[in-house]
Amino acid sequence: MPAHCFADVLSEHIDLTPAERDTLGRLEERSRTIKRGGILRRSNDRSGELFILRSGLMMTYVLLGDGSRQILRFHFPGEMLGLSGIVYAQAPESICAVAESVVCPFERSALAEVIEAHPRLASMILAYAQVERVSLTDRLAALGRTSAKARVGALLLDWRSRLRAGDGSIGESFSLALTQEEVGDATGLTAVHVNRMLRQLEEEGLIAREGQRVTIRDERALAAATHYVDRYRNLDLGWLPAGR
Amino acid sequence: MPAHCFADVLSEHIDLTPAERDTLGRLEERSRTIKRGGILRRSNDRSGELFILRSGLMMTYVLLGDGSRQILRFHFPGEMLGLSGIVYAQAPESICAVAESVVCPFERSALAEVIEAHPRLASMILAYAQVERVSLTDRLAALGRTSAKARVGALLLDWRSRLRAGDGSIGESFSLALTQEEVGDATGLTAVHVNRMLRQLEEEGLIAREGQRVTIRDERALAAATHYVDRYRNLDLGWLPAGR
DNA sequence: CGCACCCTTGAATTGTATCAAAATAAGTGG
DNA sequence: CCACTTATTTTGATACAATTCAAGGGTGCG
Repeated sequence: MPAHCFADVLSEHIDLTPAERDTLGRLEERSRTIKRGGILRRSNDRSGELFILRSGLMMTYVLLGDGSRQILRFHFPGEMLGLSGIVYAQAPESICAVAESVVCPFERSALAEVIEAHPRLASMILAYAQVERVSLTDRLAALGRTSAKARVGALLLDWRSRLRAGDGSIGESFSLALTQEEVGDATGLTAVHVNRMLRQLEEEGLIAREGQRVTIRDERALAAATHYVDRYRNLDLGWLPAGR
Repeated sequence: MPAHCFADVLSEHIDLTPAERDTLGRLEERSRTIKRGGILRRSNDRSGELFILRSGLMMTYVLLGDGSRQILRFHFPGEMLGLSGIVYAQAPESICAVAESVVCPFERSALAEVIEAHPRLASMILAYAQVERVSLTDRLAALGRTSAKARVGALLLDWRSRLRAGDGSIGESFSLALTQEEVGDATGLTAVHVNRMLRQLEEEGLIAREGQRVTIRDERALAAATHYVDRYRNLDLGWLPAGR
């Protein structure tokens, strides 16, 4: 019994037709569980498959020659993974599970069929890719032009926004299920420095911490200090073609 | 008389049908010239339009609160600009001309029509967006995890690859039509430090310079030092649906 | 209980930014 | 075409942010 995770995410923005919903459901017919730390795909693996993340938490990253790692993106349930691989025979990025996860693998050809049969879904997929792109460029700007403290703060705000997108009841407090090393690899810092920045944010009263739990104590100030913009809200999809 | 810049770029990878070519040509019916330094679109402007860059050189960037600038991408002729704006009412990024340029503006609705009428073109546009995405993540990794020298070196290699894509006759030597400040804003460095890095690369015999002209003198060593990967080659588009 | 893994803290080092100024090149108007 | 102004490149001295190295203390887990 396939779920409709991806369809559910898209439904938050447009009303899907039954045919569209059905087509998307077919991408989730198979499923696969990956344990915490498990690798779904290594860079340079054959990249024929794509995935829908049904549950858990995953991340995409690259390893550089000297062994250092740059985390490119964290993935939350309902996202499509591995889209960047569609243009290369070998995957440009690695994907692994940050927490135990379930993914639904499907072939590139299935994506082509969706695009062919449903122009509106094709447009939505393109649109979602743009949201991710803008989110990436925000991080690019953060790495290039903002301080360590701002980058860590922005990551916290981003996590809260994205957790909230999946669960509207999440308020100022949430669980940051990442090690400080992972935060460092995402923000371009060392784990040691991440620790100091978290402490500083705490001392300044912008956040509070207890174990994994983080509380945003002064959202206004934190947003100002980090230049954070929530890119998952206020989408403008009025131009989409009609659904079939 | 509309040109077919965008169609020409896509033609390097697949054989377009006459109908596809014609449809793409309609995106280039109007045109507009922008002088060096001219701004095509400011961030937070209404972002209803997209563009095909017919000639010249443009760049996309963001300005941060403190006035610093992060250049997100340089754009060469044949590229589609402003795609990231399709999901937001207000543009997330600014676009300006690095050299005098000609662009062809078109509406989002025209993009929707292309997607609706030609699934293969929709797939190609999505695929191209992925190439750009991977190129962005390469830079994200460079900013997060590589040295100043490596970032500057990678920018040089990237420029050469992209110039060569437009003009196969370009060899080891090319004109880098950027100020050192622009290089700095693209690589997350100060202009002063870019200068020192260029000088160092020169002293080490990896490159030579005279005025704007740069020559790659030891490509092997430069590629190794920068982890550069050319993402514009070896695309795998065998999965595309049939053309209409 | 013992072994990993993670967090925390300190001291020393290094890469890059900042500030300042001279030298060179590129525009611009007369 | 020259004189003037304005950008850009180059160089040096200094300051600082973040890394590196090192070690102690938690915490969960087999």
